[in-house]
Amino acid sequence: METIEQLLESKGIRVTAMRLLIYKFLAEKEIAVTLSDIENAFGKADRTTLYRTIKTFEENDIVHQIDDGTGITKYALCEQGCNCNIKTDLHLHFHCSICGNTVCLTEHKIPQIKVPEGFVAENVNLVVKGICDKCSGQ
Amino acid sequence: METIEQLLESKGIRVTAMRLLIYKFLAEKEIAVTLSDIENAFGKADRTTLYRTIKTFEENDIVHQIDDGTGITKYALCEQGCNCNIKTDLHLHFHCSICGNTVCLTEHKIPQIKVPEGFVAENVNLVVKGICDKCSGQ
DNA sequence: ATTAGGATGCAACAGAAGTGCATTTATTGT
DNA sequence: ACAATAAATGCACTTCTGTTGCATCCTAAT
Ligand SMILES: [Mn+2]
Ligand SMILES: [Mn+2]
Ligand SMILES: [Zn+2]
Ligand SMILES: [Zn+2]
Repeated sequence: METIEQLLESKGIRVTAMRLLIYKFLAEKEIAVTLSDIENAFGKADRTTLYRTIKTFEENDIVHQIDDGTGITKYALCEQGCNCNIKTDLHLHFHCSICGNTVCLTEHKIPQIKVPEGFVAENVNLVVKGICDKCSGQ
Repeated sequence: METIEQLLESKGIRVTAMRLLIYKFLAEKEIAVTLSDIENAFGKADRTTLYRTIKTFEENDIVHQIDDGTGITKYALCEQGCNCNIKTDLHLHFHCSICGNTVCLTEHKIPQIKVPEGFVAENVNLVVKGICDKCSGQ
């Protein structure tokens, strides 16, 4: 089992207290979080630091950004061994209209999408909206 | 052929000069537009009016909102007879990373997406990013 | 220990989205 | 035609997210 320190070092990122805390916060959450969520969890830390930490994580494929249609960017930890590769790592996301939570459905890869002649597909964002398992009473 | 006036009236919306102009503007564009785009096209009109006009159109299935991942909401006219129905009217959108344009691919309906047990799918947002036909040199 | 580069904190800004209220315009009833 | 009513528009202002510049602090390498 790789420690967080080892993960950060393997990506060439310095290990800092703030980064460890934010990583752990993300790891505990089962849902995608906004910058505000992190901000609320770390009241004494500066917004900018949290923002740049997330950006650093994102650039190094530690977290991926999720655009669930709420207009607010969310983030979630990548899976072990994820390289954010389009072919292998792209999965769908589910946004619940009741609780507002957005979750990664990492087991559900995005199907092949056909685009018209002349168009070149490089990336796909697929978000399903509806009612999540917790809110559907099941 | 239904006139714009007839369309608006059939939806129970009052026909105003502003609404006709905005509708025509949307009809001329082949791409999804932002509120700023409309604002720039109608310099003398107030932002709020444009905003509320688009919202009115949206509530009455005259335009649909598009979240292409740029963080800025875009809008496009619905097809003739569109009721924004999930089964029949949901289509995919393409966002070009070169020209920044987003287009409706109304012929490309969204495939059936499987979600885990307990989840209820009500809506799907599918955006393909890449290079559009005009920018791919084809 | 010194030094250089990265990390953090503070301030400020831009843009999008949204709301409240006053005013204008259109519709309806008399 | 006129008054009453309701909707549409315009103006001001606010909130929230995302972003950048710069100063300071910390850490790691030499
Ligand atoms: Mn995910
Ligand atoms: Mn569309
Ligand atoms: Zn839910
Ligand atoms: Zn293009």
